[in-house]
Amino acid sequence: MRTYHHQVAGETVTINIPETGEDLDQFYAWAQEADRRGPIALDTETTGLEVYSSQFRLRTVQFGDRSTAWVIHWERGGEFQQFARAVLTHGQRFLIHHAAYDWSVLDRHAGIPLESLAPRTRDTRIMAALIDPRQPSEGGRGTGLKPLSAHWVDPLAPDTQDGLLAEFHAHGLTKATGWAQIPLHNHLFNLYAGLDVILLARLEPHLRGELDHLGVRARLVDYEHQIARVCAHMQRTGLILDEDYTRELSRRLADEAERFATEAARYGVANVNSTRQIAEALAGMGEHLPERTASGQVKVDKAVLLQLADLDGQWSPRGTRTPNPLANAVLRSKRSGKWQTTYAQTFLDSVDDGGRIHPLISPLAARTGRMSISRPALQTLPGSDQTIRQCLLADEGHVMVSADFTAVEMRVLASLADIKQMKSAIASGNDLHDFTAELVFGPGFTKAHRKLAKAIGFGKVYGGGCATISRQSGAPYAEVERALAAYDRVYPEIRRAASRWQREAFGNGMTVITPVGRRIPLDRSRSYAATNYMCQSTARDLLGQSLLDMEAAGLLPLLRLPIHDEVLVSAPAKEAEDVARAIVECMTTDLYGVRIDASASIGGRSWGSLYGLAA
DNA sequence: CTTCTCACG
DNA sequence: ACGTACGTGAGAAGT
Repeated sequence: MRTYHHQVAGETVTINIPETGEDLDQFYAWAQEADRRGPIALDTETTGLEVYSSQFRLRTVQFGDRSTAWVIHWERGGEFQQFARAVLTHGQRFLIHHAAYDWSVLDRHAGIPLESLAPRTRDTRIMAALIDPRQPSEGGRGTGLKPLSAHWVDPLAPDTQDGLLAEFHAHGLTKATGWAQIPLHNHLFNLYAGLDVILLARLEPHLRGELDHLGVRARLVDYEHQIARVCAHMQRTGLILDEDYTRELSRRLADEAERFATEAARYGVANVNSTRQIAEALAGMGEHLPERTASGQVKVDKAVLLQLADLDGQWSPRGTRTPNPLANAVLRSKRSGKWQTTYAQTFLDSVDDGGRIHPLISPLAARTGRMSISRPALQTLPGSDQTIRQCLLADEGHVMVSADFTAVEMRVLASLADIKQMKSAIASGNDLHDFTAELVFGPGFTKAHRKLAKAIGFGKVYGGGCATISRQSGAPYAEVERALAAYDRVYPEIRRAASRWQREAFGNGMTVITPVGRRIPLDRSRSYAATNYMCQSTARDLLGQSLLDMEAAGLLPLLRLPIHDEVLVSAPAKEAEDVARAIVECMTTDLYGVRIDASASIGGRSWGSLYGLAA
């Protein structure tokens, strides 16, 4: 046995690295004893983050409590794996920081199914996100083990990630190669692997105490663990990539990007991604570029370029001026280039041996609790055009089904702000924006009126003002001003609720507290965001609850992606109608007397086939 | 590392 | 009293 000692919060802790069968017997005896006392802290060290890559290896599995850690060298195989697996299988409860990652590692590489481990896990990252959901870039502490340990456990706790990076460099390795190549017997590697579980074991009681202190309900903590488990299932399942189509598409997009880049080069733009070069070349052609970015540079974004190229939002000729050929070439080269690198090529790079893509689904990514999907970012595939979504397929013999909530954020606003007229419109099944347009503009309202009513609705949900609503909707400022005043007369409850929510947030230490008890920090300078936080966060929780209901209805194996107000599902072709009905049923509910419902579309084999179908 | 741009709900 | 669009992930350029 190799043993290290270290100081944590003024106490000496022990890190054991078993090397023989007898050492492993000691480990097993410790685990049985520790298990009787409470959850065992658990962590893994691996070769990287690409759990589904064929290069990926599990290196160590660490177990610990507040004073002792055991670093089990999984990579050595044989007994090391047997003992680790025995504890993982027989242990009652585990503490993990960011469990979704270790669940997927242990599921895929250690034969410990997600189904077995997830229900026995308490995740300190979820607890931390419920205490403060902000990312470090937004002024939050961050939900990494390092900043949390430094704050709650020991300010002197080593930065194990940074420390290891330095160790990698000392061995001629990098951040990219170090995790895979650092020798298994490396002193610092083992010390830090062990320290992480000790810090984790010490962190959890502090987080539990803080959740208690803040009055965060146990029910919410449990709900988030369920959601995390369902998201981990979706991630494990993944989506099939149409590799032949995607390869061909990637080639085509690369050609197109190249062709238009060559065109742009004729006008002196060597790099179509350089806004500075484009601005200079356009100015040289006599174009007037009055718009500036926040930092004062010439703004040359898509909207500016479309105008110069005489194209509308759908890239069709407008016939209002002579198209600028450089603007046209830059637009097309940039779009093809972005689609090629960000989507098509990323799909090909991230596909596993079984032809599937496993995006990282993060259930508590946003401050409001909204989920995010990354690597690849499947929530942001272009929807204006089906070419990218066509890369992704339903399972063999299946079709894609998607179901969207109907105007969910407006309905949440109607419910939470108790807007009388809006609630009765929803109850009677009227189209909300038609109904509003009639109240605001009278029975003779036009399509433009409906569009403005809808834009004002969004403005209310986002906390926008007259200027932005005017800019977004294209309606003249004065008209928006009048309509906004009429809107406030029709739905006076919105302003009252908005100021109440801001007042309550001030009273709760600049924290918005949603109906489920979620705490959302509110920036003093943007207190109007309180309304958006209430609506966005509650809509997220409606989606989350519907996912749990879908699991209860036996639909978990069919779920593919959550996309804010939409769920993407792969359904056996013959049962698509039944599945669609069942999904919609799970998304149909009542929020304080307001009906929340959804509508489904049944497509073909590819996600892109859903494009353009009526909901 | 920050800024800009662009994809989504 | 007034006015404020919300939330993400990703690639590239430039400092």
